[in-house]
Amino acid sequence: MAVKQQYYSEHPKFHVALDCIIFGFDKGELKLLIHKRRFEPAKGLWSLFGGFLAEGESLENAANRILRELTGLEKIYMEELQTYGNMDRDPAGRVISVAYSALIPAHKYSEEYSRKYGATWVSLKDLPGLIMDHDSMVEKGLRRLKRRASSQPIGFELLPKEFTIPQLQALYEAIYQSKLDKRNFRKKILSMDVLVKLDEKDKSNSRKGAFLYRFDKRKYRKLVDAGYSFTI
Amino acid sequence: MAVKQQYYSEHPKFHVALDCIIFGFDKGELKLLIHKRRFEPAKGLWSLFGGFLAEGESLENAANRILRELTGLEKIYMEELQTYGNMDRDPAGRVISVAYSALIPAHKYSEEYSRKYGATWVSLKDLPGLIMDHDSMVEKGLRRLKRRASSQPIGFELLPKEFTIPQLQALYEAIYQSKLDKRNFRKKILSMDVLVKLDEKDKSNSRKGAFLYRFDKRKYRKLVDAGYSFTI
DNA sequence: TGATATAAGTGTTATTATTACACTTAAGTA
DNA sequence: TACTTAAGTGTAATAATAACACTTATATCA
Repeated sequence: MAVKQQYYSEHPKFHVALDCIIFGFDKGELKLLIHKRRFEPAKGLWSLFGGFLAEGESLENAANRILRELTGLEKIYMEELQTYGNMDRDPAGRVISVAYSALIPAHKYSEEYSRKYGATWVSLKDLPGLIMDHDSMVEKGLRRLKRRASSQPIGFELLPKEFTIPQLQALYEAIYQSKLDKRNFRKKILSMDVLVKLDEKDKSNSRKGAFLYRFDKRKYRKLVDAGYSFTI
Repeated sequence: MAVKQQYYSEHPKFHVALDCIIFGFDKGELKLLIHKRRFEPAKGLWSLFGGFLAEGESLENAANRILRELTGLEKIYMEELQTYGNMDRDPAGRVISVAYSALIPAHKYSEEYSRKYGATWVSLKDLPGLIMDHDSMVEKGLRRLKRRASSQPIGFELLPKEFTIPQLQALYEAIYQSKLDKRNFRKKILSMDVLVKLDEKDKSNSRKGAFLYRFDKRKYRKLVDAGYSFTI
């Protein structure tokens, strides 16, 4: 700290905040986890999960702490999206905010937690307006998600360990926001050879039932290491 | 400011810095513009162009100001890459640094400026070690550049207004770091129908000379707006 | 218990995109 | 005028994508 004073003390300092964009997938829909802001300004309005960077913590740690404090979610892999630093983005003063985002299986976030923390899944189709520049954060996060989904097998980690092909297809359709041909989808996804078919069926969606599959991480790793790039 | 005090004053503030990663393309090679750092700590060591965010300026503006002050470059479109906030990234104290990057035509940066500002183009192949985490910033910037190049016609804006197809191909080869078939390259690039052939030839690279082309921005915009996505 | 409704599952063909590959041409220099 | 060098050109084989409709399994209801 003494050294810091020596070199940099003439420069101004700023509040640094973190905002967490949590996308989830549930019942064939892409959703966003939001809550009503707990502090002024804009208290009570819909907001992403945000808070301030503290002394002695890295940006990643801060984002994870804030998410945990506000939602109870732990061990979520979030990725930095963008840093927002416009002068007027926060009416209460200059705040530089680093936005992080993650896509999680919505089934991981229980009703119980939702009640306890007041965090709510809202379908992207009927998203309310969010405070400050949170809308544009979400928009940017969604753009990246779509781009990602079309080149990485992003979906596998978002479903329960065992899932059906129609479920996986619904996930991709939700991300792309368009319909896919089920024969072509099945062909493509199976040709990657990273799914293991099980003997059981899931009958929650049809009388006939759909066979359950499991994602083979070892094979997946091998493919990726060999430079294979996925495209749906 | 009064309002700011009211709500946020209990939170700590941080130094916020900007670092500029400037890639350039010249003589068939990808290069990086760097200089020897002018202030402590690490004064005199190779570094990206960095400086501190000032009161009353946005991140973008600050990045542009810093680039201008240290290199003389103006009106460069830089894009935010990532924000670095590890505790120990700067030995002189806690600094949150937002990295911006750009790819520019190296011919835009004259010898004269280079002498005046002490900024030097260095081929990526023989890059010296850079201070702090600047190496990983460059690495990340390069990864993004490669990804970009394969899906957007990024190259057009990096060459002089008039350029030849072999020059354009050399640029893509430099970014991908691999050879491309000239017949296939030409076919693909011309099939996009965004280049206008001129009557003159450029004879700087061969006796025969290669026809000059110009990038048709109007057609390009139309294509992009119609949802076309480029792939080389 | 047989009819019905519903989602799962299955192949083939046409079209398009990608890759591989070798000779000719233009023009300056010796 | 022969030589050298990079620019320029076409085709065929292969692979990837897109379009398309019927059958199957099984729970539910008459």
